[in-house]
Amino acid sequence: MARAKDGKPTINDVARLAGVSKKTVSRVINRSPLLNAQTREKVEAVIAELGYVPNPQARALALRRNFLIGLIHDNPNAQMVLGVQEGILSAIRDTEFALVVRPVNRRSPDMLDDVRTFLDQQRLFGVLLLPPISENDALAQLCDELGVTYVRMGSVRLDEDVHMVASNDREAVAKAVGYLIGQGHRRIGFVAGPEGFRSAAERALGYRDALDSAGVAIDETIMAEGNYTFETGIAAGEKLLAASPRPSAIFASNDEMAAGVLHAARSIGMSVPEDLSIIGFDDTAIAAHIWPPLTTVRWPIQAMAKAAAIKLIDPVEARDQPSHFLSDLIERASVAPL
Amino acid sequence: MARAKDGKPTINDVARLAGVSKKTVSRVINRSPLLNAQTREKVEAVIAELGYVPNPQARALALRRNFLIGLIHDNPNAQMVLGVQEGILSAIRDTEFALVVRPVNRRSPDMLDDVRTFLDQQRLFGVLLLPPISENDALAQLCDELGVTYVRMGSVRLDEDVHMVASNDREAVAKAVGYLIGQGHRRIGFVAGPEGFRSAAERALGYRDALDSAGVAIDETIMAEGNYTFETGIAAGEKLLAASPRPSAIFASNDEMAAGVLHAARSIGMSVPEDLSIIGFDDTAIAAHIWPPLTTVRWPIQAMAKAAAIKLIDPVEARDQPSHFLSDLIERASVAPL
DNA sequence: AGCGCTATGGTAACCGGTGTCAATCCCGCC
DNA sequence: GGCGGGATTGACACCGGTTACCATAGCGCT
Repeated sequence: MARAKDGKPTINDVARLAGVSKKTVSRVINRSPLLNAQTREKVEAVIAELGYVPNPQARALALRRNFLIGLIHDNPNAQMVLGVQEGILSAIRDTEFALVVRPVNRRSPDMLDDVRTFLDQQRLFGVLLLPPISENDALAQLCDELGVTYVRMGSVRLDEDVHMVASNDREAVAKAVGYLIGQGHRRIGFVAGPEGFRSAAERALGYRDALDSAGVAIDETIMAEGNYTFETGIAAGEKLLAASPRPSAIFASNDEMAAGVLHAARSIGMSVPEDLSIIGFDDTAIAAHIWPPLTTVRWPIQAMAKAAAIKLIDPVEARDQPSHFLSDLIERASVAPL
Repeated sequence: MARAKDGKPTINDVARLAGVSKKTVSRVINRSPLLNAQTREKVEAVIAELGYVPNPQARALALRRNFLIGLIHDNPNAQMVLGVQEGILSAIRDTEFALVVRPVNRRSPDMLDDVRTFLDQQRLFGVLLLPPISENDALAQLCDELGVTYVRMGSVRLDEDVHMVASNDREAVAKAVGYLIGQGHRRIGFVAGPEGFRSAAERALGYRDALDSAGVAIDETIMAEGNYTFETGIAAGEKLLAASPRPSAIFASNDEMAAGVLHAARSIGMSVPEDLSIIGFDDTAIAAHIWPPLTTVRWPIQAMAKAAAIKLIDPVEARDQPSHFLSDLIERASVAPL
């Protein structure tokens, strides 16, 4: 075997066996067009025989760029993070790119330093920022400063298109609440997401939009805030269901909280959807697996992540990638007409 | 600023400014002990001033090893995958390692080739294998062959300790079923995981162990198989609850299927836990968020992942890392005494 | 003073690729 | 037959680190 005894064959091994120079082998690898077909074939044969694969670190060094893209997130929703990972992977499959993940802690004061260290140390090709951390402008600025291209995913456009892949949460929520109104509901409670989350603010705007356009007045007694967890959903549900008159429907800003509302309703003896209609947001696993299955809003996470990854790695294809994605209302069994 | 106009400062910049050779700077970075303290301080000052960070690709090339560890998985459970990622991250935080993830498709015939390409192309330092794919011996062998160190996570020891971090599902299930027996249940149904999953087999063994040691006979009519999804859990639940006499308790091999059983019970008008006790496995988010909250078995995913990562990157610390982890029974509200 | 140590820092080669630029080959054309 | 020019190919430096090995200096010792 014509390979270094310790490991993989190198470009030199290939060159020697094929009777050409390193450079020519390099040309074959990089699909240079100015190559004699015969030479190419000969070299390719040797490559195949040896099972030669170029050393990515050496390539990265010489090219002064590597083939790693980072995913920086501090997202509590496992389903969503994994959906994003799958989306990115589908974009980089069959390329030489790989995906590096970096969960960070949003609440930590060192978060920015942490990211800076990570970026400095790894010299990534580019990074994807997931909400809620993607809403942090300082972070985007940091990437710029360090010369790392970035793409942010979010619930609303908050950067130039090249840096952004967004859903339109406001519109999606307006549609969902409009659906409740279409079912005859007028007294519709709202569970907001935590302050500081852009998605929370957008979803609240969508709620107001829908009520406004139906001519229904906002009533603060049937609005509550949670932090996207099941427990705070229960608390919010208890508050809203104690209001008088009681709402006939509740929109919760994510599925976990919707599940909490469902729980709260059940503990005071109400049936869903007979006594109360509920809509959630995100279409996470829990939505389909509770009883009754939850009507919810699904935003196309995987497609968005794929588009984001393409924007990052392929400037040509990038131009064809949309920056906006629409969400769908998934009708299940937690809503009944009034 | 004494840096290349296009980018980061290099070791040469540091050497020039500090008035020493590259080699000396390299010694400072690598904490070589044979260095004059003054020289060290001077160099460190320059490094700090310039914000110099060594180029990881160049280092990787020269050292003939890189600082990337891979996570290969095809796990349907988002919660678990993310828990593993967090665990790994806690092990590599403050090191120069980074985490590369690679979801694969277990069912694809090219799975092994896919992994081979990935490993060849990235030349990772080592990889972590998650169940169920970690149960694939061919995969472990492939890693060996390619000179990539690996650690497998699993539900039972199926490799040498250096390559393995395992929970003991058999024992954990025996404990859970024993708990049901302790509550007075004798007719206990079992929902198995899919054939081919080692975890499924182990959990089934645990079930039998518990019944055996309580002197309860196995009854195939109250055993069913699912493939770890909510839907198959429903089907299994329907089958078991149609048996006569009906079981008073059911152990499902994961939480999703337990949720399915719960669903099935409810659709025929049974209350949980009054009419039926249910125990699940994994303690995923769903377990706590359904009603009633599910009694389940929790295995320490993060701790296991952390130990696995340490085994991979630090041969010294590795020796102190356990290869076995115990699972806990998390008592919630889905079990009532008979 | 001469010797042999150890401590320290420099030089050059090398890791495995890529860019630059010049050399060579082959052809048609005058 | 000689020449211009495009198509191929190779020599060599370089990417930013590391190791191997050598040179020099400081020191205690005989």
